[in-house]
Amino acid sequence: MRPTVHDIAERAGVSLATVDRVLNGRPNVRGVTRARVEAAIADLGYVRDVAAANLAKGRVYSFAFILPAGDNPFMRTLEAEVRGIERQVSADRIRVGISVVPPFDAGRLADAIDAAVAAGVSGIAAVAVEDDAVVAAIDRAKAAGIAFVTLVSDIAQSARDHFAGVDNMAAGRTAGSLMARFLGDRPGPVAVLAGSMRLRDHRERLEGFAARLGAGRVLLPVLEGQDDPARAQALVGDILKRTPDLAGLYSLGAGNAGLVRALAEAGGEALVVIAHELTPETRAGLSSGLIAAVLNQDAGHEVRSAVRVLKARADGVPLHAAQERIRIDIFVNDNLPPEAGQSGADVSSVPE
Amino acid sequence: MRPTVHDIAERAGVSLATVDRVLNGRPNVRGVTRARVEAAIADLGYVRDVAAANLAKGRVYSFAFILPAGDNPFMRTLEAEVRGIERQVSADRIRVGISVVPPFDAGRLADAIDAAVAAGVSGIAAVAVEDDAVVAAIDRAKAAGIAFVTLVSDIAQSARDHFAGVDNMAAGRTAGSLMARFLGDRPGPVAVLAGSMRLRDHRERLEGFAARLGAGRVLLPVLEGQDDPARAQALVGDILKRTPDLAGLYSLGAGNAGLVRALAEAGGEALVVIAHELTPETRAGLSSGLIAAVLNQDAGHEVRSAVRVLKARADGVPLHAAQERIRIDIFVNDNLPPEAGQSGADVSSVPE
DNA sequence: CAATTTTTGATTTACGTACATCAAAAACTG
DNA sequence: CAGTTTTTGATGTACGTAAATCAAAAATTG
Repeated sequence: MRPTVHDIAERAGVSLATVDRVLNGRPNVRGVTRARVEAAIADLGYVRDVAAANLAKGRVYSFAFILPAGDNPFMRTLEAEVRGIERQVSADRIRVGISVVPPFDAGRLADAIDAAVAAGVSGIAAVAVEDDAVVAAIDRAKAAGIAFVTLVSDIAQSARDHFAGVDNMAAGRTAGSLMARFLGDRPGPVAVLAGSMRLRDHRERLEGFAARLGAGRVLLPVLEGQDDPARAQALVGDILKRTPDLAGLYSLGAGNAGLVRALAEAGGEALVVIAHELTPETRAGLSSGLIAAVLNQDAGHEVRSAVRVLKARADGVPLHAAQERIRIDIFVNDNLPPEAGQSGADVSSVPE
Repeated sequence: MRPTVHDIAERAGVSLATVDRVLNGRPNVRGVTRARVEAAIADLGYVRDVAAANLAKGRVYSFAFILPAGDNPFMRTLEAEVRGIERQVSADRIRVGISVVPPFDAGRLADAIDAAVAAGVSGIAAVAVEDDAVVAAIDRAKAAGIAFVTLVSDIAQSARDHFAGVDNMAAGRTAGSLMARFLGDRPGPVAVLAGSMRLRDHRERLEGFAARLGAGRVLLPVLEGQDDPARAQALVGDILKRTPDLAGLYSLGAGNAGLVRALAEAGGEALVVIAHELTPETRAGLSSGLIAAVLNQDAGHEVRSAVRVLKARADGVPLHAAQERIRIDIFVNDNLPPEAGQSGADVSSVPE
């Protein structure tokens, strides 16, 4: 069926050894011969059998995922997805390691990247923090021939191969136009709860949101909750008290456990709330009607996409860009995916 | 690293040949011996190296996709995705064939299934038509040990292994609650444009929609456009003329090219329109503001999921149910994925 | 217990590729 | 043209599994 190295050798009129030299870029092949072999490869449409090659090489892909510590539920979901994917891809000779570093600590992140490089991994995926030290570490990794994917949060000016995450400006715009549609003609100002305006993701979401909210709508000064549930609860409780005619609230960061508690206490019915990331807390908010919509980036997709891209880079194989695009999911109470069971419980085994 | 058949043989104190007999269910192994080998397998946590096994077997998976003909854009997208996935999985020794049968023709569909079985494929994915002949054909395929996945449209009472598609009742509910939120207090009745009430998918979507629309809202009698753009255009144009106070319109089937034309002609601003499936037509409707939201099932996900499930079944390997769930996507003008280029143009090649 | 059947072991080949070794041939030196 | 270097061929082993063969050992039968 598919052509093999033997077919190439025959077609090019050379030995197997020479084909091997050409295929694997080994020295001591004349230009003419190399051209003949390459022509045969092109003619026959040969593609290397990666499975057989890996078997022969005894190759084991080793990928490092570097994630921030802390109680941000989304990050913990991400970590769970990374752990979950490990068994799934072990069949493909892929090993996935995780290192957890303090959040927003560029120095420690850069160190973790360097450590992974030193450990000899063939690919790294990391939740990036915008910082020169991190950019330098990424560039060092790339210079060492290691594939690099930024996860969730990007640094476009670095040498990373790929970004596995969403367009946060578009996410903000989506939230803004949904908010505008949900509010309709209803009067009243809109509040925004963010983690910190020093985070690029949060700034971008806010910018997109404001652009789509509509000129006639008053946008209150941004509340910064540091992604901390307790602070978020205090801030939201306070603004609800002080702004009786508040029409909408956009929570573009984390700490939504506090948001939901504050909403439940206030018992405001008419308030339109839009939040980010589908977590147990926001899911509960959707179910109880306290939250109108949740924008989400699928952590599982991001992790799987990162692994696919890292593997493709390591194999030197092209990848389907379209499949690797991470979508901005909109969830309302009626299109919620079923709650994920405990890891391992969601495997259906085969009867026969 | 990972244990091999040699390790099992050593651990169980038997020869390689006996391990092979146990692993592949060959005869002539005493119960005691078989138990010893199985204990060793369990102890060591051995899992067969599928890549190596397939290499040795020279196995080629052959899957058949059976799709309806016609100009339904979603089905054509589905076909394009199937063709697109072919190269992608050829590296995994998977070959994917497509047969196109007349739409809604149960007899021809059943014949196509039987033909695929006769051709010796190891798995079949088909857009099912609810019919006893089809159920019987699926059951024959399963009896022949062939994996079967229903695609987009399910027949739950058949012996199929899996359904790769969305929960249409939930999709209808989602459309209903979005419609209710978008309309707010605005008065006026809501119309529904369906393909045919004989289709289960369409009935389910309507049922879910009506359930979430709210008691105070008048739902006009369903318009049946037979998924035909010309008919849809006529029906929508007519109802817009006859119902000046129409507040909302839910298009739950195909033929949306006609819907968009009728909307553009009428130029109604306030009308809230929700449609299904992201096609060039509905995308244009979103961009121009004629359509407020589009519910979508990702054809690419469905095809890839079907292939994964078929392969897992053929390998006798468990699969991650959570990953195979097809989501109900909500698209508004701001979270539209970039338009897919021509097939083949969306591959980014690797520099090195 | 001899004859027969079943079970087990030992060994080999194959899949498609990677990689190493050694000899032979060809191409360059001076 | 002898000597040197480069290029090429021939061959073997390995990866982890499948599958086949034949002999040896064990169990079962009458």
